[in-house]
Amino acid sequence: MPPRRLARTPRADNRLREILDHAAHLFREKGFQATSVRDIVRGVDMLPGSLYYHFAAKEDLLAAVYAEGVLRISEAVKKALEGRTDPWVRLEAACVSHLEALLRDSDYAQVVIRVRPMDAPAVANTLVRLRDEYEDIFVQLVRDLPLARGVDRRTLRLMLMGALNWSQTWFRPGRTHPAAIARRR
Amino acid sequence: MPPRRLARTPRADNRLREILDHAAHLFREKGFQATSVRDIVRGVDMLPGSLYYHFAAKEDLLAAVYAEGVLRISEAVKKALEGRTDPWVRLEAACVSHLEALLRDSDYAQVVIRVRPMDAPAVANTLVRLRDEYEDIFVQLVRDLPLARGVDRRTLRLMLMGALNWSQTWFRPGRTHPAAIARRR
DNA sequence: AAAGAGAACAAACACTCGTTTGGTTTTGGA
DNA sequence: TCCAAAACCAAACGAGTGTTTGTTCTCTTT
Repeated sequence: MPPRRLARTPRADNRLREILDHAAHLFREKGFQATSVRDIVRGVDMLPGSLYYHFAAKEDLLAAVYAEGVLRISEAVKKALEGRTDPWVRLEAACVSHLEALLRDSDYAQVVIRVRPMDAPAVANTLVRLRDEYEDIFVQLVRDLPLARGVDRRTLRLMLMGALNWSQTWFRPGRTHPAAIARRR
Repeated sequence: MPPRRLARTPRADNRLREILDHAAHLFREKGFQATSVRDIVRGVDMLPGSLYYHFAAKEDLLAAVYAEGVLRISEAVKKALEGRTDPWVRLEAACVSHLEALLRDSDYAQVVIRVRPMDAPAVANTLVRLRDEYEDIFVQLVRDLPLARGVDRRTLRLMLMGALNWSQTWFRPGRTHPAAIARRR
């Protein structure tokens, strides 16, 4: 979110996109707090102060990256769901898609999982809302599951997402992953 | 690890224990990077420089907390295993114990799960070694499981620990938890 | 009681952090 | 062509960072 609304269309040579891309890369690699403003602008050949033309604060830059991450991973999962009707097949497709976004495709998506909202107190509420928005997809998937009585669907969902998201801590490229989730439950 | 070996027994009024306790509390609450040396010493009414009598660097303090965390959670889990022989019962007991340490008992144990080794590059190898030492308990528990052919035990273990460890991100006191894991698998 | 080592103080060091301010260049629209 | 707005530069700000150094106090041991 830029400090102010523009009075006319943005210029074609602005480097906002580059900033977002590079920030996303660093945030997912080192985390939010460990990434300095100077780290970010160094990658796009810019001066530290210039970042504040695009964002009022470093935390607002994170919010922008976070929002785009939610957008990307949501679309990927929703696309994987198209045409499928069986509840279990749908859940599995979502998990595979989630994992692929998390481990391969997008720096943006990885930021959503890696960065804790409380790392940026000023925008923490925004980040939580964004994440909830994404997780609602899984809330619905689990709701549609035909389960035995007494199974807590909330806990099931949290455990499942934990199993998936934790992979970020140990995954290194060079192994198969979509297949690994297929045999679960 | 103190900067040097002592020539005789430590004094009874030294505040090393307080430093460790308070550091553990802050590390688990805000993370390693977000906790400053001044934050730590403020809680024990000490001056910043005094910390360097006990530790050569901030990262070494983390290593000490981390080591004690591994010790505590290892002992808790091993104690829960005593007397049990059935592989599935043993695994479940370990999970419950792990969760309790993670969600209730110990700031130290929570640091082990929360702090990423790469947050402290100088001692990253030490931290990884310590964590592996603990996770080896689960490696053995999963090895002893009677599983169908084709099940990747490594992946199973990682997913299971992910499901457990991720709870740290969403858990807030006031719910039942040991019961929640019991019906898994 | 005296000596010596443990433990902390007091005060600074060089550096990095996120951010602000005022000015300059470049571009798109009339 | 001209000018206002977009986009960035240049240079600093104050606060906070981990750490070092020399000194002082106090407990333990003999």
